[in-house]
Amino acid sequence: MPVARPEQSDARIIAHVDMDCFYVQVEQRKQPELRGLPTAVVQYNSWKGGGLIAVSYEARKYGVKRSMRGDEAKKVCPEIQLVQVPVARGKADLNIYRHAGSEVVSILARKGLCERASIDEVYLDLTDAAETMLSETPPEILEAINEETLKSHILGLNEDVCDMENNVRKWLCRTDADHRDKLLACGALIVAELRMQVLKETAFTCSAGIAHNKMLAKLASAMNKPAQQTVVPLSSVKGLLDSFPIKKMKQLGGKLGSSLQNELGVHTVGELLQFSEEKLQERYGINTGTWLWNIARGINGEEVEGRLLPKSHGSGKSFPGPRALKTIASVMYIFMYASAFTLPVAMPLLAVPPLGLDIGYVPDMAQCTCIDVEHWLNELCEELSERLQSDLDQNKRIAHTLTLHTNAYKSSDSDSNKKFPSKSCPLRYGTAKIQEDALRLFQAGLREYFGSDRVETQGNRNSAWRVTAISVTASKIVATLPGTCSILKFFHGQDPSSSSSKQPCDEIIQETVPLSPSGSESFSGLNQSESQKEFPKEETGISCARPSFTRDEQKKETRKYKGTSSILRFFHGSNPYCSSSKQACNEIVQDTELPFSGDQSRSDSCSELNQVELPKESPREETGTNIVRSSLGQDVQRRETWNYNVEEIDPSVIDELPPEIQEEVRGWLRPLKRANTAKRGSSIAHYFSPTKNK
DNA sequence: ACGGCTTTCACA
DNA sequence: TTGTGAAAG
Repeated sequence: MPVARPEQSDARIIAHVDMDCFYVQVEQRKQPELRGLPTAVVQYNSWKGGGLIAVSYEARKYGVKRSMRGDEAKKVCPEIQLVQVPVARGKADLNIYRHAGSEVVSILARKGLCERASIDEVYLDLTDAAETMLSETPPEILEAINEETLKSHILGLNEDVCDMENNVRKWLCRTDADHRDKLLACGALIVAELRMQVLKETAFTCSAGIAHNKMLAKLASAMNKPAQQTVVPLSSVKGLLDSFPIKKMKQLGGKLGSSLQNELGVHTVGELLQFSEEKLQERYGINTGTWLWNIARGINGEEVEGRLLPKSHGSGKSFPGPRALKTIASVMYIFMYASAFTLPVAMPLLAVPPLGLDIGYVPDMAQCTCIDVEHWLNELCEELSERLQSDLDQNKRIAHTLTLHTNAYKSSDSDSNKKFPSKSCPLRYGTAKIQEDALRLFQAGLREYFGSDRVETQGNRNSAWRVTAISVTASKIVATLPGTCSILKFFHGQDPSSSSSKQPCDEIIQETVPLSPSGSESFSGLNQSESQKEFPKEETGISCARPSFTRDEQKKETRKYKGTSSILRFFHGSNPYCSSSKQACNEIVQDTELPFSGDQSRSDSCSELNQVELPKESPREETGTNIVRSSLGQDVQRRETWNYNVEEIDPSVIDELPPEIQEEVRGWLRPLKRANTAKRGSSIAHYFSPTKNK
């Protein structure tokens, strides 16, 4: 369920950038002869021509839609070019698209705060960039405005006039405009620039929406596709939302939206306005109720998170219908066939092994898993492991949790469809370990189900389980290498990846991320390819946990900042231990991602350390204990977490720090100021007739 | 006997 | 904390 966030400011400049039929573009870049042709990307060509997952705009004209089968698409558009998704290990392999997505992100992240929302979408907070532009080079002093900006759609501006571009130019350059409109104009210029840069460097086109919040930006980016951008001035918001179909709003495309339609008779966002906040809250809960009330008024406080990398990696596959994987019965069959093939055929169907059979190493039925399940589990784990390794190599991030999802049904009762508990455990690196753990998780789930099965169907043991989908996911990913950016640069000289003076870095890393209980392992240098040697592909039992953090937004007032390693040392002199927080990790992510980004963007990221979120720790956690888990699984309690009250930092001290560090510390302080002026119920609300005053 | 495969988020 | 379900692309 969506949740309301207090609005920080209603004068933010937010952009949503959406790649046009992204997978198609990726394939067309690979095969330029496909450019301009009706094209679709399809996976699993074997059954009915495979399923379409992306459709070019040329093909859409023929009525080709995502979710059609290849055969259907051919029917409505015989000349359509169907390109298959690459296959690896017997399953779709989306890596090339992920990589292409990263290319785009690395460009879009150059201006302002950037959040990777999906493989082909990002949000940008361009408030600072727009403010800067407005004060230094406002649109009206520009002698020329680039073509792409002039092609912008400005909602509320009559698009039927003949010289549209001149009209847009006038709108952009109005000197009597509202401050926020001027900022939007700057936003439009910046986004147009970014989009051109994306096209130039990646050959991909994208569309964008520029507005005062995420919801409106997202809405706008979809209004004019492909390769166009749309601006949402404040004055157009009410008119836009009034007739906007409720189901097309993000978050309302599913059951919640249907409920709004069917139970409240609300079909457009405008129709939501008649319901009081209380009414919405009582029906949909406090959070969702307020969220809905806000949405109706064009208010959306969600902030752009500075995050360029995914929070989890998953690898999964489904086995629909007849391809569902067999378990139990067939396992016994196979096993017995191998060990005692003279037995009657009926025997294998028995779940309980007959006496005298040499199946001693199968003490528990749950350990009998179909070789199919085991096979696919292994394939999925292999892919996952590979991606985890890349993430470690390229971004120095470590995942801490492994989760297995299984869908299965029992052929005996068709109602048991799709029920299987998901299971998770600490993640150990190395393909073999992941495979082993995943199998354990599968067995744990199976066993849990067997318990009830035994009760339900005592006599009837031969009901086979059919697995219809399996996926393995790695989550709780945290960045190691706190401070690759400014701090590292400070210690290292100019090049953060140089290994010239690695001594201080070793210290930082060891102090922050104990790689092994013994502490004997360490990075020997920061050279990215070098450091991976410290993680032997199969053997690393990397395990280290960080202090827990709360996601509770309400705790912002605590104003405490858990110190991040090296910086703390500047304040503390000597620092035995300290642990980094979630916030620290996020900013590191911004820095270390994107191998292709050159020095320019790297230093840009560094200067954007003010992207650090506000600290959200609750007081309770201030003296939390950090648990370090050894590879043997014992939990070792260690070290206190260090906290720092940002307000206690004497500003004059900052000036004495090295410039790079100064920048970072100021970054901590800057957002705090803004947060204080946060107000809910923005003036966007003025454009509506509120049913109540807040 | 299907839309596959991901990813994120909120709630219990 | 773990697990579930919704939603999106």
